[in-house]
Amino acid sequence: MQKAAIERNNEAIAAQLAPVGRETVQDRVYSELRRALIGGLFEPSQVLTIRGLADALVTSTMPVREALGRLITEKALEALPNRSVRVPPITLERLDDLLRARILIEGEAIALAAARMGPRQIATIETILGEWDEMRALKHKKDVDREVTLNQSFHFEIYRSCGSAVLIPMIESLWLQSGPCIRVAIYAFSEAGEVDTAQYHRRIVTALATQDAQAARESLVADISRPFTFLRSKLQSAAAKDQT
Amino acid sequence: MQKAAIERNNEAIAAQLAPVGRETVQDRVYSELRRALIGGLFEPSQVLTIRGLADALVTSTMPVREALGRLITEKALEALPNRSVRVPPITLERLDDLLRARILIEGEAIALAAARMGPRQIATIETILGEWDEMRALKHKKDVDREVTLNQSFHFEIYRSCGSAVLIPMIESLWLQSGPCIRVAIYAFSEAGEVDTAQYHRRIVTALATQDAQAARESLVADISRPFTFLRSKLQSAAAKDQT
DNA sequence: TCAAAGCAAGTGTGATCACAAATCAAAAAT
DNA sequence: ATTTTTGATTTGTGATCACACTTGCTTTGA
Repeated sequence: MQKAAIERNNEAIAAQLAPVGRETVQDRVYSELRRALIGGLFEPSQVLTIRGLADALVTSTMPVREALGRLITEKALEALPNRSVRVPPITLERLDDLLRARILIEGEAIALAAARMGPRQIATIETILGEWDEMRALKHKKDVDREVTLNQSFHFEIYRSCGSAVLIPMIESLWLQSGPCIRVAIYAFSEAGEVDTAQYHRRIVTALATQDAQAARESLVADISRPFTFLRSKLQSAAAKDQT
Repeated sequence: MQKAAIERNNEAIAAQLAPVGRETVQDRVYSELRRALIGGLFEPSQVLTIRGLADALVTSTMPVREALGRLITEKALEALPNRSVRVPPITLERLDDLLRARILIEGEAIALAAARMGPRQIATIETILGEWDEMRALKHKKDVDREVTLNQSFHFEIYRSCGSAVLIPMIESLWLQSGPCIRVAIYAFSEAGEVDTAQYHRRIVTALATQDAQAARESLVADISRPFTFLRSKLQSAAAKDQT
């Protein structure tokens, strides 16, 4: 009976080969649109057409329409009565609504994470912080795309540690919804050269390193509130100017 | 120039006619599946096939597959690596995870609602409570479907008053996820004839009527925790029995 | 007798087509 | 000149088909 030998051989093969994993076209379209949304590549109120996106992504309409449908159910996009779909416009109420939800849920997530993050995870987010500093050092090129990516990595590395399979998708949905909004805020920050975000992140890291859930929550709230309050005042002044 | 006259006529017509609203087949399929999920018509771990559902709903596969995709993104269904889709199985961790998220978010929603519900809204939920009592009175037929529906109406009438367009879809997603779980709990409650749910709901109503946000939140937590703790103990005893 | 190979039915995915509704621009009427 | 109408183009929706993968059963071989 060679069964054991064959089994050993198979195991040896399995140890070398990584599972290839079939990713459907729809999944790629979905990820791509997510990335674009969170990164703020689409602007608020912009309408998207199925055929247009299909052409841009070089596929047929089928994967695109299903990806759009999924994004609509997570409120990342909006279905108009005309059956056309657009990225939701910014309003003052929506801004406040989003911020409140993010404080509630991301605050809870980081409080949970504070008790569960080991030295391993702390090291990871410190690495991300290091990359941030590096980027700031050679600031000749204000790479806002990279800034957005690093910010996202930093936060989600923390949230992943909260151990909740329910909260994380909700946070992703919230980021998807606030992505188009905060892009303009980050851009403005980067231009104005204001107090850098890294400082806020550092406070979060020290709180997490000392397992201080309360401090972590407060630091996080301060961090995510900034772009919202900035945008809020900007919107208000714009509204005031409109009225004149 | 008859422009004004025509305009007036159109307005008169518009006042009488209700907008008909075009509902797509996909929307109907989606709503139907949602209803089934929240109502617990599907049991955990059950696999669903596109063609099977299309036959059952008497449509083609197209609307079904898009509705399934949407439900998967809200975690109401689960995509297996085999590309087949099933309703998520119940585990202890998932139960705790869901309850924690529901306490967090629905608790916040009801606290917000407490400050915003007027006599009009209070009257509405009291009406629902009345229907509940009515149903309890002639209890010869334990209509668990109606019980589920009334429970849903009661809660969402409150949540709708919280004024957050962001929180409500999240709560819907949470109900979608816990629907298949709590069905078995409600069924067991209804059979055991335990302390009725209406009593918990009454406490919520009095708290809301007096605008006591804290009491409302606590009553709500007590209400939604019950089926979860019940299921939890049931699962644990089942696991203990398995081990013997 | 039992495990492995082979075959057949079933299933998800993507492409294409037909159709209805919406949008936009040019032409006609007031 | 302004408004209305008309027609062409665009767009979303649903149906159908082709293909690839999975699954379960039968058959074959040891």
